[in-house]
Amino acid sequence: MELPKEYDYNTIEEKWLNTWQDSMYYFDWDSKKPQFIIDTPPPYPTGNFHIGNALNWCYIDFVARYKRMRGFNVMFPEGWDCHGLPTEVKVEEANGITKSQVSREKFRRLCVELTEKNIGRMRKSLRRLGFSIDWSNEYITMEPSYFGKTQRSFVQMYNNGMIYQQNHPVNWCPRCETAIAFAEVEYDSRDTVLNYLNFDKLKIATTRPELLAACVAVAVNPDDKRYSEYVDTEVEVPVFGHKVRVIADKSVDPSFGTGVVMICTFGDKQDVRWWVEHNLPLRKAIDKTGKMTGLAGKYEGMNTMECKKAIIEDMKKAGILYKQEKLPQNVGLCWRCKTPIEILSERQWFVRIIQEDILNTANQVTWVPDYMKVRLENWAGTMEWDWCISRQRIFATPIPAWYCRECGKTKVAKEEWLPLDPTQKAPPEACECGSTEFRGEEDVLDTWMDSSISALHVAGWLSDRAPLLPTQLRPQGYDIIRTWSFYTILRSKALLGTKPWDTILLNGMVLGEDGHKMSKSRNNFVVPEEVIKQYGADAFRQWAAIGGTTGSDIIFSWKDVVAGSRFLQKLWSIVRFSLPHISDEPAPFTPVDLWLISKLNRLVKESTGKMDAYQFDETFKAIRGFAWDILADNYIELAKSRLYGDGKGKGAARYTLFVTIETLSRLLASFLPYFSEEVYSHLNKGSVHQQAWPQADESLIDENAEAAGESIKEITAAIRRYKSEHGMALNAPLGDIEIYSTITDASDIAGAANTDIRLKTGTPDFEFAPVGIKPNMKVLGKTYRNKAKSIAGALINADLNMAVSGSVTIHIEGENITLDPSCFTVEKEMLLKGKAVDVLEAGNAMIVITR
RNA sequence: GGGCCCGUGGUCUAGCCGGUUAUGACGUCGCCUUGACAUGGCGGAGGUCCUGAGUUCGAAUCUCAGCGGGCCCA
Repeated sequence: MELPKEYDYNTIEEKWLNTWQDSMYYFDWDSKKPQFIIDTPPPYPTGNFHIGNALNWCYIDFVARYKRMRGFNVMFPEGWDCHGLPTEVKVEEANGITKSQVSREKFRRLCVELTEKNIGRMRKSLRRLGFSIDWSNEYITMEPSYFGKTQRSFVQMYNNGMIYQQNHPVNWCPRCETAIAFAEVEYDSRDTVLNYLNFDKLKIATTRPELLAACVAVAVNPDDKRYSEYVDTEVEVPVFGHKVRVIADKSVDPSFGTGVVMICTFGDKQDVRWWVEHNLPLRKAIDKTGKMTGLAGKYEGMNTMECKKAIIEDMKKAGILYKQEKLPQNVGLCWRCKTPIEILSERQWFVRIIQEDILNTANQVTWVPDYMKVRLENWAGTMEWDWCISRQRIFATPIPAWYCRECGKTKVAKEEWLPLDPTQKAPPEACECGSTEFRGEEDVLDTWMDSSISALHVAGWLSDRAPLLPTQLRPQGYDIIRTWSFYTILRSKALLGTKPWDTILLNGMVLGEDGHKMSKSRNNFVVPEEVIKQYGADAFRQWAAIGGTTGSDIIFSWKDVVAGSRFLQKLWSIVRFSLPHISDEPAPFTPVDLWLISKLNRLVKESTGKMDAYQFDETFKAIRGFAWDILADNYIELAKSRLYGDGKGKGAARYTLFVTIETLSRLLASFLPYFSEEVYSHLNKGSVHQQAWPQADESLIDENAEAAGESIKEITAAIRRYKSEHGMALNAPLGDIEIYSTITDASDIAGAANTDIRLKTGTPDFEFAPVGIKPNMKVLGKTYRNKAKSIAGALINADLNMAVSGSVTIHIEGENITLDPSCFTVEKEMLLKGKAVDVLEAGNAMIVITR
């Protein structure tokens, strides 16, 4: 049966997609094999699997398939991180409602329905990209089977003191009307105005005059002589008239503004530090919706921008504001909606952050690349407040707690009551005070509380089995080190006292073809589906493999995808040529076969090491180089005459081709699941994805065999080049070829050259004239150190005849130094003595051609 | 302001625990339809390895400074 000339990726990829069974990739909970559990990132179900996800999943799939072939019991689960604001916003848009216009239950149901629809679409993309996902270990965080675990983790951490409730300043998004964590705050530099105010007997400068009503103190530097007399006195706040203390604090910068700073509750993080340190009172001037409170007097009800404008006008008129200047400033924004955040003090739930525990645990994990660990260390080292985990939203895991309507005491659920929604269900036991009247907690949990137990969940925590922790691998982007990595390490340590994974593998960000971050506005946006439609999944996966080093950013490039599709066509041509000739029956190898087999085993050995080190680009480049240069351009050209003929060595060539192509199909299986399967199906029964990774046979890696084969390859290449340069067809016969070399079998060369070969030893009947001496600096430098340079100089000018005889003696600094032949090379030129032949050099071989 | 990564032919990139002629891809130029492949083969041109200083017999590689780009954070 002859294969079609062109590789039709579309037909073949679809064929295998419809043939493969999910059960091929199921994790076996009772297996005796070593486990390899991958804690995969649960994507947010937006409905679109973007190219950054796809890169990440390619890496995961390369590892999963490789480890499976290496005999591991691999789990490649697929999770969905469902909860959160984006879906709430989408539901509001799609239904033309706001979340408060329908019941919590109804709103939640709408969110669940949208999420289910989106997950369905994304599952299709995942399958089409050829990922070997274990669908028996899929998890969906919005389902009770998962969020019940989130709730139980909450209860466990509450009971061991890791979670507590407190009134504390938190980052607050007035648009989303919820608290957010530091990890969710973005910064942007903007221009603002610094306003200089007459402040009783002082002058102060502030960027936030609208917070005047929340002013609780005024601070100066203790070393600032200008103001020492005012320290510990009281001043009256303009416009509002309340009295505040003047305090001294080293962190006030005397050179900024007037050197006097107003402390409000709260303008920024520094205000919080001062507020705690100096035990200042709390004045709330802004409410949860970003509106001014009653404390702001006539400005009540305005939002902060309106208030700012109004109060500046009023103070200008009253002569309080006497100067304004522009100031560049970094503003904290909500990462979702980019609204400037406020700092409000509210009763919230917090997770205790024990930096030492996190850093120690992070140190037990292998980081690939290792320098990425610094990002976690820097982040952990700068955390000032605990992790605020309560959110004032709806579509999220409910906090399983109630408040007693009689005594106000908080009641946290028992694990066996879970999962539940406290706004729907009362606790099954009375409060300590005897009351059975409760108000369910309406706050919900930060989505990271769901996803930061993914490692524990996939390992079987809180199931009938003992958890298989730590898992082996966490693959993720470096952009979420401060969130997902950080929180997962924290939670694993807090809940089970262990590291969550042995290794964390970081991937870079995918950039558009112009080198910038992909964005719709830049018009450099590419979706995986588009690439697959044009070139297929295997070509796309090659881009992911070779686009860049693991951990570095990688530019999406169509030409890499095209190059990938060309490689598939090249491989296809190799297979198409080979199949009619191939045989799995061993026969005695010729030198050229042994050369290829040695190179093949070397490739297997190298690939194994590089895959173990997660160097996908290098592995793939090595395999591609072997297939294209060594196998196609050289071996096949050399073996052709044996394969087409009927002489000695035909069987060996047939068998060598079989072994090589069969091995290649297995080496390529991780990268090109569809193509490899197609090739393997022509060679053997069963799926290539259930075969073992090839084992390098060290005894077949043979320097001598490689040198002999290399020599034959170089001679043949020289003859082909000769023909090409003389405008001859490559199969055109030559008159006569003599080869002076150490090789013993020239049959393949004769076949490739289509000319009889006479093998000779020794050197041809020509004269060689030495023309120069080239110093070997590697030897000279090591031996003679600082004299090496002058020795090299003398060597170049030394007597040529002496060099030809073997050793050279030179005079340096009154000293005679004798150099052996390892210190230099004699460069020779050949004299033809007027013969009508052409002479080629190929390595150590001389080729004499009579046309 | 702090931290991290990077700077190699026109473009992207390998090498970077020091030692022949600096790797490969894309592009470009020339030649070639040979019984797997023109989505191919053979060959060529194209490089101050960001700059400067230092260490060394020897630096793309190590050290320092500077310039430039990117990312993360304050």
